[in-house]
Amino acid sequence: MPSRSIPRSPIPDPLASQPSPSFAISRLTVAEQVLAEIRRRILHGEIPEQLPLPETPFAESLGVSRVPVREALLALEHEGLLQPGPRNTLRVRPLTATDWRQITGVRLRLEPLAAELAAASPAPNAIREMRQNIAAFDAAESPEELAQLDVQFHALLCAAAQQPWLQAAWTPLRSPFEALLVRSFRAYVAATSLPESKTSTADHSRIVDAIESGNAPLAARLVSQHIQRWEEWNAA
Amino acid sequence: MPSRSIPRSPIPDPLASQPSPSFAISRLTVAEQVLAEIRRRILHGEIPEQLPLPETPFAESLGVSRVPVREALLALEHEGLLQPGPRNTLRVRPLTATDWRQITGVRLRLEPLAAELAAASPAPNAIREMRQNIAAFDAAESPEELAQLDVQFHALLCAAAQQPWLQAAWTPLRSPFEALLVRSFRAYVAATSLPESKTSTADHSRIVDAIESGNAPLAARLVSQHIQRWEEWNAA
DNA sequence: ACCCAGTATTCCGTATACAGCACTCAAAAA
DNA sequence: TTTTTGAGTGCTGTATACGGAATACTGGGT
Repeated sequence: MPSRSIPRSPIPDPLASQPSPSFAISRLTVAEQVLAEIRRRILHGEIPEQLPLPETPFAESLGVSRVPVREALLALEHEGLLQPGPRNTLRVRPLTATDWRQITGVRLRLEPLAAELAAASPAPNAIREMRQNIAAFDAAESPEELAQLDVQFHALLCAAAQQPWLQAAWTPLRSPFEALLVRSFRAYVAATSLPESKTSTADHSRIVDAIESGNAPLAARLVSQHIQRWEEWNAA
Repeated sequence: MPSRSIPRSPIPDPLASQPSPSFAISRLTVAEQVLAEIRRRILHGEIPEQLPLPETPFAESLGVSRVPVREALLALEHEGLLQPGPRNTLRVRPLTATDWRQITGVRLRLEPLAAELAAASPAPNAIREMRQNIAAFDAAESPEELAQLDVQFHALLCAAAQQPWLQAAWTPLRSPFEALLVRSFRAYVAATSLPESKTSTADHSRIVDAIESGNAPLAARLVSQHIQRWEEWNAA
């Protein structure tokens, strides 16, 4: 659900407990909040696959009407996290190792191109945002955070290329990729010590350096290698 | 709006005049019909760019409620045919030569990959459907038909690869590409004689032949050349 | 003439209402 | 026992209703 502008805040929240740091009023649509919540649950694996997701009970359990829920479910279907099931139902899309491989295959075509273009003429704040992302990744601890920031880095890379259609092509891969990445990080964090799960940081830094220096071929090559490295250890 | 299953037909249509060849009942949602109609208007250039598209008058003019219209407009935004405008409005997205170039750039990364994969293991009916498409293209006359069938060919190519995520990445380019292609075909058909505007047919046939024979590198190369050839004359 | 308050209008986001389909299950018919 | 039928239930698709926000309009003041 692409948020257009700022509607009113339709949630009373009589306490409004938080003093709202730096006065950042949320002004989020109910539909947007519902979308974020359901997406979070799916990404975190809290909803079993193949369970029908009827909008009526969902709306009741969330305390809102069916309309925003319907909108959110439709958006999640577009995102690739839900798929139509047998009897006119929506279900969580099962994601397997095959999906991982295919997503990687497409990313290997798109992201090196993004790196090239970004090196040629990066978007205004792209470099800074990517460095901030790397710092946040370094500070993150939970697998969910790590996955979210890792995906965000690659999204920033695509945004840096300043090519709306390249971004449009990459975007459908984003959420499913994040869902798979959450599982990877969980397995990795459980198996190894936390710092080791951050080898991405070095790769990411080198990529940003190459882009900043305008070395397009190097940037593309580094991105390609980075994606392939992940692919390898995920296969193991 | 991804059509899930078959709801009832909510349109009385008391006559049902057509004897419905081979008894193919339509059973399309109101929302789906609205979506198809608005999409057609946009692709045919019947809606001026930058004109706000409020759902309320739209619904009244179409004789349906706002709900299906809202759903359709949201879907069209996802498709890339609409974009958010100044005062919380949706407008037809202006598409320029720059968009054409960028879309081509992404297609050059995705479609050769699709050709490779299709040549390696094509989807069951893919070859037949592509040949049918070529025949239909040969028989088509209007620029709108030609554009629709040309885009469909490339969509079938991506589908033939049997890689959902490759298709997911390609899909966001589809409608904007078709919108641009309609203009191209109109200009081309106006400038030259109709048969000449069908040089694509030969290219398409060779691509299908290469896929059928399992020659992946050739298929990829042909697709790449085909896309670049179009790019060149469109630039002229 | 311009500016500005206050009102009217328009449209969106959300809730609620309603009809129709699809499935469930139990009782009736074979 | 197996099959059929009918009521009952749950969910969807669509329409309508309502409150709030933003814009457009109008009239009085300077």
